[in-house]
Amino acid sequence: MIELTFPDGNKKAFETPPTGFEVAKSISEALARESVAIQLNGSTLDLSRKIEHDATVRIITTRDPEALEILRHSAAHVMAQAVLRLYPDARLTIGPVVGDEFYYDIDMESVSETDFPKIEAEMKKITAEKFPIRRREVSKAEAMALYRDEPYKREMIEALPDGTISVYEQGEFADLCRGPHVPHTGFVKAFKLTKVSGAYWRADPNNAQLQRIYGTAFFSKKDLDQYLFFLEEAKKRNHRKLGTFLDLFSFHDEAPGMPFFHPKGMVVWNQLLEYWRQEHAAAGYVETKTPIMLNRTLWERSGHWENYRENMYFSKIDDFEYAIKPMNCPGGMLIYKTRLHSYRDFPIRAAEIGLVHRHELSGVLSGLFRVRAFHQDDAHIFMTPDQIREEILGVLNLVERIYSTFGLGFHLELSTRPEKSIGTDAQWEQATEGLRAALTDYGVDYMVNEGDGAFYGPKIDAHIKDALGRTWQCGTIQLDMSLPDRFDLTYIGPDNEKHRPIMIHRTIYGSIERFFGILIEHFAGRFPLWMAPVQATLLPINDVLASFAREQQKRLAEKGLRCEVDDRAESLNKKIREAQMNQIPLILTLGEKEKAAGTFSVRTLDGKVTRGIAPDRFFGRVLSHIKERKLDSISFAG
RNA sequence: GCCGGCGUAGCUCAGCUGGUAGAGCAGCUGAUUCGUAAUCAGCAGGUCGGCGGUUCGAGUCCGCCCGCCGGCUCCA
Repeated sequence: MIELTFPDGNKKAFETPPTGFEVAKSISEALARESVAIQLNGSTLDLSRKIEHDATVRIITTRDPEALEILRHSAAHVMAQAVLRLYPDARLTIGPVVGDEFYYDIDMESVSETDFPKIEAEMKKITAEKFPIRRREVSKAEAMALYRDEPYKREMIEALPDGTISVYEQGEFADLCRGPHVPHTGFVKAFKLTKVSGAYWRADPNNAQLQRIYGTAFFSKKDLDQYLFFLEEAKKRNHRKLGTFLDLFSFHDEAPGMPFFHPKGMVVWNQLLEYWRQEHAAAGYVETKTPIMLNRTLWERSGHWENYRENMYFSKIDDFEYAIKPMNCPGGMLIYKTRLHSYRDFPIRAAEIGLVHRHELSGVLSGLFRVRAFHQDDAHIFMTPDQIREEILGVLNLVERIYSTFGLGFHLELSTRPEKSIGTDAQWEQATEGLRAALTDYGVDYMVNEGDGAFYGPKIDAHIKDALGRTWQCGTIQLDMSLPDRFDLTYIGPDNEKHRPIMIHRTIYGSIERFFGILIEHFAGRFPLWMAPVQATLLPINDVLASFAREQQKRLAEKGLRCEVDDRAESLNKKIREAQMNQIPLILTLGEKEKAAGTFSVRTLDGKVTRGIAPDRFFGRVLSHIKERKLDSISFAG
């Protein structure tokens, strides 16, 4: 007798050990049809597994989020099977699920996207066959025999303890795999191969270069189409395309990875910084500025020469070697040391919008997201050890405050001591606990990346999610237990003795360039009124009204609005269309009525038109919307 | 850096198996003077990313270089 407990607390008894499928079927036929796997005391297993003991079970159906991962893993097997049919010499390695997609790394001749239809067609055949996917547990020796000609699989099997090895079979195909999988290949019906790239075996460039074929799969065609549609929409938001279309910035071969900002881009840039300065002044920060080129000796002292040289740019002048700064901190150290500090001065919050250059590998450059020259909204906070908790909390609150102004969500990650690190256990303990305590005070869940901290201290990173679903590290708070020592920073404590200050580096935007890029995609180019490069465009209905339009432009400009007059000899409809496409938040048409009554007729980007707005009302709404940095589309109704 | 793809007018793109470039939009000129998402006509615009090679002839084929894009971390 086997007794199973369901999530709702109900129990059910079975005479003989049932399979997951039989359990589902005992509840309803419909459930059985939708079932994908079974969760048994917390671990996910194939539906075909026999349940031998009393347990808590949960049937995983196509509607459960974890079902997609199982499906995609099975899809990876289907793809591998198809590839082996088409390329018998291919050797399989690993095929995991990552996010919304799966991939399989295969040692084979290089393939391109033009080969996808062929592979997809073969996959279709396999899914149409509805091969049962069968799990078989094998001994290590059996597995090695089975994979006689598969060097990668053998390497993997070597690393596995005997008695834990399983193989999944579908038709003529068998793959070493932990599982679980969907019951048969027919579940994999809505799939698509998405991209292909090179990847190294075990991520080691000394190993063979493999073909990594990516794909995605869903339980229904509808879900797949929706996902593909999302990808298309995300593509339209691509900041590189929008940046060109909206005339915000450009890139040139003469300076790869180093953006050129155009006048309209600079408006957005300056708004970002103006807001940033306002918040930082209010939070008790002072601002500094240090040179971008500093003598080699400084970098030797800071440790960058030793640890970061391969990412730095250099120059030799008058027989002296200089480095272009990849970080702002060493310069900040010099400012700190220009005078003696008292504990009474602490915390010192010294910010710097610093331009740094880092020689990133050519292959990783990506629009504004990954550049070689960028501005950090850096700050160095100097304090006593007992101020750590409160200062970190202060930064976290500032992070939230600033991100929320843009309507951006984020999550936090704590990174702890890596293997290669400096400092004592006690120092790391104190520093990491300080960060933990601040995170606890802040009161949100956070991820912990054990061993992922910098060699000089633990850190908290803030990650923003962009329009493509990628997350980007923007804000970072790093405790530095190295530089204060290297630069022999001191302060005079209440005991009249010299002490070593605690120092943190922190950013909120991270890289202004990257943050700008994220915002372009986040807003799909439609910036909130306060950031918009052009806030209003004035469209006179005919040439006679052109001079009136210019008078009105002056009036708006006096109120601080960024506005243009479009008095080209084009139709009104065309000008409106262009203004809409250029995401200009206030489209003002000027006709005889406006001239006579002195009112405004406004079209906003949602396409709504409000006529006859009195000037007081117009300016009142617009100016407060800007001042409050509102995110929503401005409205003149009501 | 490595693998794959791509690079034609300011932008988006066409140009079959080699026969010395084409469209739409944008721009300029002229006409039109218009009430909420493209008025009409004309004109002008290109070292086909760069260098070299094959060929009678290269945007097209080959090699090298540059740049851009997608990947190169999450272990059957």
